[in-house]
Amino acid sequence: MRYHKIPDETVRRLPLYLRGLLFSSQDLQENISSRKLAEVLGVNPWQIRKDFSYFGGFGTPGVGYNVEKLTKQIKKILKLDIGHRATLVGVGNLGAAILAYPGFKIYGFDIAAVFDNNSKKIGQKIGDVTIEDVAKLPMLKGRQIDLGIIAVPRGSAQEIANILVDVGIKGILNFSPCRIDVSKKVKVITIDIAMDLARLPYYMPSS
Amino acid sequence: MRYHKIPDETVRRLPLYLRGLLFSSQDLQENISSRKLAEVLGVNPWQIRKDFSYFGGFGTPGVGYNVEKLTKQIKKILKLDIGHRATLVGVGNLGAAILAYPGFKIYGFDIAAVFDNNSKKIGQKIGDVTIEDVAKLPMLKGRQIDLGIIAVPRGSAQEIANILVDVGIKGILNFSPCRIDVSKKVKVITIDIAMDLARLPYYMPSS
DNA sequence: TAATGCTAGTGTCCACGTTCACAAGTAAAG
DNA sequence: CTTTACTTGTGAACGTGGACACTAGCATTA
Repeated sequence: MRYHKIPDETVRRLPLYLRGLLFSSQDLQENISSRKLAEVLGVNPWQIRKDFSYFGGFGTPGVGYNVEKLTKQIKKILKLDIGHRATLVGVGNLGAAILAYPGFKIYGFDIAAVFDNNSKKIGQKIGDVTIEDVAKLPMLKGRQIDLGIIAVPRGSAQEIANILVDVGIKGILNFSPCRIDVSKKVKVITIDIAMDLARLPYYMPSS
Repeated sequence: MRYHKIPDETVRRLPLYLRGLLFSSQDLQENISSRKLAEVLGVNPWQIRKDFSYFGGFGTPGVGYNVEKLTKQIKKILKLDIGHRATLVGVGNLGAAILAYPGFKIYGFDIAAVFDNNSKKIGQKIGDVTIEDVAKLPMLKGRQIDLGIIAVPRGSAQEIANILVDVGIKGILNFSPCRIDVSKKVKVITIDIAMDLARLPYYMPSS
C-alpha cells in the first residue's frame, strides 16, 4: 500500500488523530493501540489502521503505536513539523476570536501579522501582535508568512484573497460565506459556520 | 428517484445552494438555471440537478428553477421553514463572535438565550439577550428552544451537552475540540476550526 | 522453547456518491 | 406549425472510500 495515492478523506482525518494524541498524551502511556485511540475519538479502529497504512505503517504488532513517534510522523505528513506563520485579515468579532483561540498553537501555528481597515483599531496591540493598516497588506512579502486567514465581510473577501496570493501566501482559511477563486497553486479552505448550523434541523425529529 | 434515501452529502450541500440563492437573489431574476447557480457556487451543474432530483424535481425544463419556489423548498427540506430558537453556552471570545455573527439570521435562527459562568458577564446585555448564569441552564425547559451551541472550554463541553439534552435540546453545534456523545436522538455537529487549518499545509507546496 | 494473547498491516468485497450522456420537456423565433 | 435553442430529470457507468476478515508479527508466560 505504501505507494498508493492518499485518499482525501484520510488527510481530512489526520488532524483528528493528531488532536487525539496531543490531548491524551497526559496519560503518558508510551504506546497506544488503534482500538484505544479509536475509542477516544469515536471512530473505527480499522479505519485508523488503514489510514496509517497509506504512509507505511509505523506501529508494532502486539504493542501498538509509539505515541511520540506517531505524533511526529503525522505532523511531518501534514507538514506541521515546520512551524507556520499566518496572517489574519479582519479583526471584527470573528477575527478577534480567532486571534484569541488557543487551538492553533498546538499545531504549531503562529499568527504573526494582523490587519484591519478600521482606523480605530490600527495600532492597537492584541497579545503579541499590533494591528496594521490593511492598505499595507501588499507589503507583507518577505515576512516569511505562508498562511492567510480571512475574516472580513463577504464583499471584500475576494479582494483580500487576491492580495494575499500576490504576496506569496500558499494557503488560505476563509471564514467569509462566499466562494473564493484563486490560482490553483493556492489551497483555499472555506469555513461557513452558519452552513453547518443550517443542516442541523434536518436531522432533528420534527417534534 | 423520488423515493430513494437521500445521500448525506446531498444534505451537506443543500445549505450551500440555499446560501447561493439567498445572496444572489438581489439580481431578482425570477428563474435561475442549474448552470448559473453552479457557476456562482463553483460546483457542477449536474451535481445540483441530481441533488434536487432526490426530492422530486422542482424545476421546469427550458426555463430553470423559480428562485422563490426553490428557496422555499430547500428551506422546507432542511426544516428551516419554521424558525429555530437556539441557546448559546459560553460567551468567551468565540461565543461573543457567534452571537454577533450575522449569518445565522438568514437561515432563520434566533439565539434566544445565552449562558456563561463568569459572574462579571452574567446580567450583561448583548444585543437583545441578557447573559444568564449557567447554573440556571437546567431551567431552560419550556422556553421553546431546540438548538444548543456550545462554546465552552474542552473540559466542560460534555457536561454542558448532558444538561442541554436533559432540557430537551434536539441538536447541538459544538465548537469545543472534543468528542461529545449523547443520546442517538440528538444530532451533534462538531466544528473544530483549528483542525481545518491543520490540514492546509498538507496541500501547500513545500516551498 | 512452546503456547497464548494481543495488535498492526492489508487484500477484498461492498456501498455510496459522482460523472456523464441522453431523453423529455419548454419557450421563443421563423 | 416547425424549428431551434435551451434546460431539467435520471439511468447507468465509474471511481472512491469504508467495512471486514485474515495473516503476520511481537511480547509475555509457562
